Amino acid sequence: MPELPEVETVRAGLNRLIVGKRVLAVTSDTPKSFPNAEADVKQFLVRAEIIAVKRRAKVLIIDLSGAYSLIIHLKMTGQLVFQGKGVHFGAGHPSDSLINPLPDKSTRVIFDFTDGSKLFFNDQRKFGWVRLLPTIEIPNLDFFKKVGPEPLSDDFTWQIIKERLLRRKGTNVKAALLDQSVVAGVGNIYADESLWGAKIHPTTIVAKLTDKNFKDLHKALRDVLQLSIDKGGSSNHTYVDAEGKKGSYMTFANVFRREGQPCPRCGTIIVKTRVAGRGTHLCPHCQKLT
DNA sequence: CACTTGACCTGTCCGC
DNA sequence: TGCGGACAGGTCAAGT
Repeated sequence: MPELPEVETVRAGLNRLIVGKRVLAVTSDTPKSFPNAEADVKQFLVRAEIIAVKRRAKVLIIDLSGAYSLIIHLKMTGQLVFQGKGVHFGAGHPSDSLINPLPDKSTRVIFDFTDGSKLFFNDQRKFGWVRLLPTIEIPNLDFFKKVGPEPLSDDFTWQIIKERLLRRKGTNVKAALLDQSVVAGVGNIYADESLWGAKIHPTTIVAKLTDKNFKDLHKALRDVLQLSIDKGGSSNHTYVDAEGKKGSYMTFANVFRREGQPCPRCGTIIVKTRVAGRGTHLCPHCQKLT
């Protein structure tokens, strides 16, 4: 599921909903989704206060009092759903809200707060995880040492996306975009959407891209990520935000999961292929292989 | 070394 | 209706 816009939407929601709360108890399916030893959870997580909720790439970082942090990766089907006062289950928009009561069979971790509210980590496919570690150790994790720049940061220029992509100059541009060490946070949806926006065929070898391609891709990627954040992310079936609500970006998608439909730009029928081992959507007229 | 493929899991959908 | 296989928004380890 979650790529940069979805994780950012969850982050913003949690930052609003759980900062200042104190952890009362934690139950989990340890070690699968939460591999820390029970003793460490008891010592460094129980009784800790939530200080801030941050994001780097597709990873959530929840800083706790006591110089520890929770690191959470939602992978394909992870959810973080808060329930407590001020957030009414299914309220307002029944069709946009989580229908099943929590916990359900996908619930892997439950955080109980001292005010009676709860945070559920659900993950159907069990690829995601929660880890507790000293805040100071986060930058030393292999993932954070090698992860690329944030594409929405002010200093992310077209020259930077060019330089980063050229680290994978022998491969196709879609595989390079999906590589988290090249650029942070891009996944299958926004790779396809941004390549369509920049009129670049996904199998184009990076070394063959022109400066115009890099400029167009830089703009298309930032535009599509920002639009999706504004729409609360993309929801297929498993993604929901911290209040259990779905995002609406898929309504605005131009090619992703729109095979058989006309390209919004030229009317040519969108096709689905396989690139870099992933389902890939493109307009065969707008995105010519050069 | 650079790049590609398989594995991790569960659930759903599609063809026979 | 049942069954097998492909596929699903991500990332590693292992393979070529």
